[in-house]
This record gives sequence, C-alpha cells and structure tokens, in this order.
Amino acid sequence: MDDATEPARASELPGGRALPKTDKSEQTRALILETAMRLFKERGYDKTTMRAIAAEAGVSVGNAYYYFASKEFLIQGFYDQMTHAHAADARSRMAGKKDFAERLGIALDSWVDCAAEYHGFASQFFRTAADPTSSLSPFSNESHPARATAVELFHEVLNGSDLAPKLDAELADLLPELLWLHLMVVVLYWVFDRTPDTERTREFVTRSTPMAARVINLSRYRVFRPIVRDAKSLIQDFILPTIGRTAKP
Amino acid sequence: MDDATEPARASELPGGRALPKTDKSEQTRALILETAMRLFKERGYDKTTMRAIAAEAGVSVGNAYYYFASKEFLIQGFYDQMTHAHAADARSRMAGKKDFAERLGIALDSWVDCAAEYHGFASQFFRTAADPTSSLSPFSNESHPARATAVELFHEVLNGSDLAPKLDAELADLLPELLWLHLMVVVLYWVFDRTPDTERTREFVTRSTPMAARVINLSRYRVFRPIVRDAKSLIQDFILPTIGRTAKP
DNA sequence: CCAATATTTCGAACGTGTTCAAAACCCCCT
DNA sequence: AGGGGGTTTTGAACACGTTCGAAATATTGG
Repeated sequence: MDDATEPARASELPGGRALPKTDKSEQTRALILETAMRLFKERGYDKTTMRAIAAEAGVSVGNAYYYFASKEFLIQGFYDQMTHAHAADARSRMAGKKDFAERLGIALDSWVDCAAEYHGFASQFFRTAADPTSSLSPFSNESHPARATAVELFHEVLNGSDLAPKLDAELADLLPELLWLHLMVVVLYWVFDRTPDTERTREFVTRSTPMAARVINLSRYRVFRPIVRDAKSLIQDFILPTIGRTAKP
Repeated sequence: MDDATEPARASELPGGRALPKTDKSEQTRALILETAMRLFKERGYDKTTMRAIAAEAGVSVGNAYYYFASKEFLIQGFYDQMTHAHAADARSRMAGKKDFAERLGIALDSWVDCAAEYHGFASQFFRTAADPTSSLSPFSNESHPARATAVELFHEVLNGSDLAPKLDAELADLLPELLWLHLMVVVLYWVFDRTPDTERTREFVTRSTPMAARVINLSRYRVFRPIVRDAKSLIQDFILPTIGRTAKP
C-alpha cells in the first residue's frame, strides 16, 4: 500500500541527493507537505505562497526548498496520495462485481470521488501536469510508478470481470492502458467542469462507460476484425511507447 | 482573412478598455508582439523576460503591459497567427483533391509544418493553454474565434471531399468538430514529441488519418448503426457544449 | 568526550512578472 | 494660442519563487 512512497519521494528531492537519514528529517518533510496541502485546499495553489507554507509549518523558506525542489513538487505529494487512495477505494467498491461496464464505472466514479476535495486547485495542478518537460506530467518517466499503479488497477477492472476470458489475448493486453487513457479523458473533462459538485463529469462517466464496454464487446465480431487490427497496431506503435511501455521486441 | 484579428485583439487588452484609437498605438503593439515572438523563438519562453522584450523593442516594461495583460497573452499572438496561416496553407494544398483521407492528411500535415518553427517553446505554450481558467485554453470562450476558424477548415475538408454526400446529415454536422478534436490529439502528440523534426508526429498523422477515414466510412453500414447513434448523442450532449457549441434546442 | 564530518536549518538577497501613480503626448475645441 | 480631455508611456515599487553561503545541529570515529 505504501510501498511506492519511497521511490516516489526520491524524485522530489533536488539533484541526486541521498535519501534522508533521520527520523526527524522525515517528520519535517511530512509536516511541510501536510501544511502545503492544507493551505492549497484552503486558499488555492496560487494564493498559497512558499513563505506562508514555511511560516505556517514553523520552518524557514529555505528548509522547504531543502525537501522540495520547487513549489510544484509539493503537488507530487497530492498526486501519489490520490493514486493510492483511488486504487484502494476502487478495489473495495468493485469487490464481488462481475459485470465489466459496472466495474469500469466504479473505477471512474471512484476517481471523481477521491479527487473531489481537490477540484478547487485542480486547474493549477493540471497546468503543471500538462508541461511535457515537467516530471509531473502523467506521461513522464518520474510519474511511471503512479501510472503503473493506475494501469494495474484497470488490469484488475478487466480481469475481475466476466468479459476478460472472452477477449483475445493481444487485445486484453492492450486494454488496461486504454482504460487508463479513458480515465485521462475523464480527468480532462473534470478539470474543465464548472458545474456544482462536478455533476456533469459524473454524468459523462455514466454515459461513456457503457459505450466503452459495448465497443470492446463488439470488437470480438468478425466485421470489426480489420478495424480492430488497425487500431491495435496504432496503439501499440504510437501510444504505448509514449506512455512508457516499451514496444514489443 | 484578417477579419478575425480585431475581436481577437480585444480580448488581449486588460479589462474592458476601449480599442486603440491611433495608428501609432497599433504600431507599438505590433512592434512589441513581433519582438516577443522573435525572442521566444531565439531563447525560449522562460528565458525571455518582459524586461528584455521591452528593452529590445525600445519601450518601457509598463508599456508592454499596456498592450498585453500578461506575458502569456503575448502567446495569443502566436496562436491567432498560426490559426490563419494553417487555414490558408491547408486550403491551398487541398485544392483539387477529392479523397477524404487525403484531404484530412493534408490538413493535419499542414498544421505540423506551420507549427514547426515554434516547437521549441511549444511546451510553454501548451502549459498555458492547458489551464482551464486561462482565456488561452483552446476550449475557452476567448479562443472561440480561432477555434471557429479551425473548425470551419475541417468543415471544408469534409465538404470538399467525395465522401460528404454519402453521409447522413446529422453525422456530417458533427464531424467538423470531431476532426478538430483529431487535430487536438495530434497537437498533444506533437507537444510531447521529442524526435528530430517531430518525425514521429508526422508518422502518427500518416497512420491515424486513414483509420479515421475508415471509421467514418464504415459508420454508414447497418451493423454500426446503434454504436454510431450512441456516439453521436454522447458527443452532442457532452463534447460540443464544452467546446462552445450550444446544445441543440 | 572531542574533533571532524554530514545533515539540516536559516534568512537575506536575487531575478522575474506585474502594478500603479504620475508624466508625456496627442488632438480637438474655443 | 491655450487649455482640457483622452491616450500612451514611463520606471520605480511590490510580491513571489527561488538560490546560496553560512550557521546550527546531529552523527560518526578515535
């Protein structure tokens, strides 16, 4: 559950510096991160200054920068936290369900629920994540652990369903990443969603999920064979490499 | 051709201020924009300071802010410019061609060509565009003119092809916006593309275009009817409203 | 227990985007 | 010509993210 925090944290540290040694160090780091997250939620990302975070946490500005290379890296904390919270929540809610569409819907709904409290500064987060040169981009190497966690969840969404055995192996292999892309689309929708309680995003999930399920279902039939084959190779050659899966050997 | 610059510029001005009155004003504004674009290309967005832009243009910092509400708004200039250059280039290259896939490929290739010289600071641009609260977002109201120009181009891509008469009216009505979304995907791919001369993006266009064409083609057949109907209503209810097309009455 | 070394903390200083009140300029009216 | 309105221009000042050398503190080795 927490096994991914260690490597994730390493990437937040400036340069190639060694990991913290003491307990106190660990405490300080956690204190700064928690304070930052609290202030972000209270005032939003922009309105929260590094000076305010430091002051509120009772440390100096320089100290905050000792643990986090930049203000943006504080967001990585939120990112990791959410990824794990989402995976756990989705798993418990899916337990026992067999219908693929239902499982997928649960996984996506769960994300919207877990992310709800952060919607206020989601735009700032997204802005950072959208920078390809930033290690916070969902496509970056640094995000690989979090992305892997999420993809693994969708692997379970599929494999826990009664649809999995009916699919051909090659497609089943591609699907987890595709479903993760579906989540990315939902995230995009969510970020731009201005309706109260992101009601519209929830409807979007409700509507798009059965459709995704149907497309996957239909892909088994003969008529769709050629188009599915094309889609598969397009994804394999152009999408997967971009999101950190090596091309097949 | 230039008819969209007037309203576009209005949105760059701070507050609800009136449009510039004199010729000199117009010249100053153009000078600042050109200088900024040149420096962006030379040194990149981050390395170009507002002070440097002002100095190079021979004006004061405050003066630059009189014409552009923020550094980011200088990018709007690039955006508008590119949109029009792309539309013109694509139109001339499509002239005479009738095959839909070919026309679509030309339109997308043309974009990659027009954008090539800006790839260096594309990430900065994209970062800004990704902020939903920013007026520079491709989904924002302020970007509506540029988006409309682009959508109109794809309208022509379709209607100039021999495929158009074969499609049902409702689908044909939706397609321009969908093709624009295809462009947005290409843009996303391009922004993250690190291969020399964005070679990979060009391949992606070459591969994805015929597939899009085939999907559209197949949509006419009976078996696909239900899924197409679902997709249409999903797009109509959830995608178009988000990108500024009012829902059907 | 002391010295030496490593880790952590500090806060003043720097560079940058942005603001704003005042000055300069321009044009029209009497 | 002079003055009064709007428009344009100025540059000093501000706030914030970030850096960095030095101080404080902890850890280790003899």
